[in-house]
Amino acid sequence: MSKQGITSRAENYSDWYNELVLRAELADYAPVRGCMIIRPNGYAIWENMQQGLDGMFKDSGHVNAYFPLLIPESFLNKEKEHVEGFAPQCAVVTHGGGKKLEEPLYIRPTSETMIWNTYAKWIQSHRDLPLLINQWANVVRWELRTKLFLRTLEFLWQEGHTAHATYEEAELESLTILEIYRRFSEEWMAVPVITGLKTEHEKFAGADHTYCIEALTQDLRAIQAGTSHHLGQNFAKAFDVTFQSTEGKLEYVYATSWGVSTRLIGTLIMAHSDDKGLVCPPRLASTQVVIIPMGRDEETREKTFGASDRLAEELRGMTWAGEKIRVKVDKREKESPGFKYNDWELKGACLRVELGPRDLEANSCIIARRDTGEKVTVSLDQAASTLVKALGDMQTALFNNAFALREQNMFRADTWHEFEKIFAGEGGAGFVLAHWDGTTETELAIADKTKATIRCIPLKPFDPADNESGKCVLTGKPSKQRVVFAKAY
RNA sequence: CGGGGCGUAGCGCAGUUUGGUAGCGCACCUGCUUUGGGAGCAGGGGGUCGCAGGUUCGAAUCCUGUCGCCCCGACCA
Repeated sequence: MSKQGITSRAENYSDWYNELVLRAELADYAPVRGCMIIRPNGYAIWENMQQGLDGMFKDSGHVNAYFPLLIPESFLNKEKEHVEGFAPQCAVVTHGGGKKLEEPLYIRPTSETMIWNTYAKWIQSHRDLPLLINQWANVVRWELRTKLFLRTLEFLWQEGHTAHATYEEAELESLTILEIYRRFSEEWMAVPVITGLKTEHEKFAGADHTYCIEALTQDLRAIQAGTSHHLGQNFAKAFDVTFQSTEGKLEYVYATSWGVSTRLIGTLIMAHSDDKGLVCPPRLASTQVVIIPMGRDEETREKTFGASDRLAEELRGMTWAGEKIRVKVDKREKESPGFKYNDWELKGACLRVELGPRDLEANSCIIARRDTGEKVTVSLDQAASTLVKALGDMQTALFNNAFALREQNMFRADTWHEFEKIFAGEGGAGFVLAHWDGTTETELAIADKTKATIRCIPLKPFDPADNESGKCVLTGKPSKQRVVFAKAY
């Protein structure tokens, strides 16, 4: 389970990452010129993520829509901080129909500008508010260096864009979404996250403030898994989005935007996977149960195949976590059982059922769990119910293990000596809670000395004492509360 | 844009120092035997050695140029 198996071969964190990615590639993903080919099994995981998130968005009143990929340069130029943040990393279309365009078109790095230009026309009255829209789309950001899953030139994501009558309502919205992201990470991905506020330096370009969820990978680095921004009236003013209030006054709307991307797949892999390949929490796995029938001759195969199909049908008629169970019977005849075991372990099937003539004679089968490798023999009558229970057990176990790893790697540092010592090594070192004087200058100085950055100012203290004031770990100046430091991906 | 490395079969690589018939593993095709943790044996197909010049009787190998990719920084998170 832990990174130990993998690091037994890997000399440093980069090797560890590459080992994991190599296995992911073999199974489902391939890097191509800074972008990513997602094969069907890998895409199924993304679809399951979409389904989970979409359900939560809709439960809280959001709807889906779609806006164009190409953004006129003039749109982008309307918000100063935003254009400064994003323009340098945009791909730009300069020609169309064989001619040079009068105005270049930017491939969206995010859709704020396109959407707010549209919202300006849609919003007239307080009755048009709140406007709660989400978009599933691809975006392009021309990063100088890419890393599969974590920073690809093109990635898939969802971006929500909402408009509200008041600051407080927008604030509530951004926190509602943050809570959805937290729940999704913990309940679906089995990845515990810290919720918090980004520092001024780390916040989104053009936002009033940014909330985030931060996860920990098995090599003890932090990974920003999702962000929710309160945009204040910045975009409303830039795009002239006003509404007439109940008092008849013309006012600017308050806005939020929020998103998670295919980076979640990377987070998932780095949180759970092992030497054998993908370990996927059951709620997101494309194959929850794989049945492997065995038999050396036609007659035996007929029997084991038949029993496998019956078990599969029984499972397909059952539900777990509110969904039909995703089950496959691997009937490939040229592959040996051993090959199939390894193949499905690589692909992240949660549970494996071995069904051969010996089992059939005893009216039983063997169930193996992907995360622990544990095998149990159960009677065929009880197989389905045992499997369903095992899905729940595995989902819980993955979360508990990830949670335990984070607890073991959550430290408090009160002196610069302690702080520096924790981050002295090459790789990740977990989360460190320390006091900070609140200035960007100190934040950058710490990053420069240790490579550790402020991941967030946590919304909830891990310990009541964390909210007590103290002295900045570097400068000794006063600090209101501890913030979370880590080396990040 | 700096610093390092690599381009040889679908994939992963050896061969380059010291020039002399293009190799290995995996994958693929055929046949037989196999199937409870990545099957075995036998036979077979597949390469303008990134590209362009040059040196030489002869270049994957030496020289010059060029293109591309990867890793480490800077950007971004």
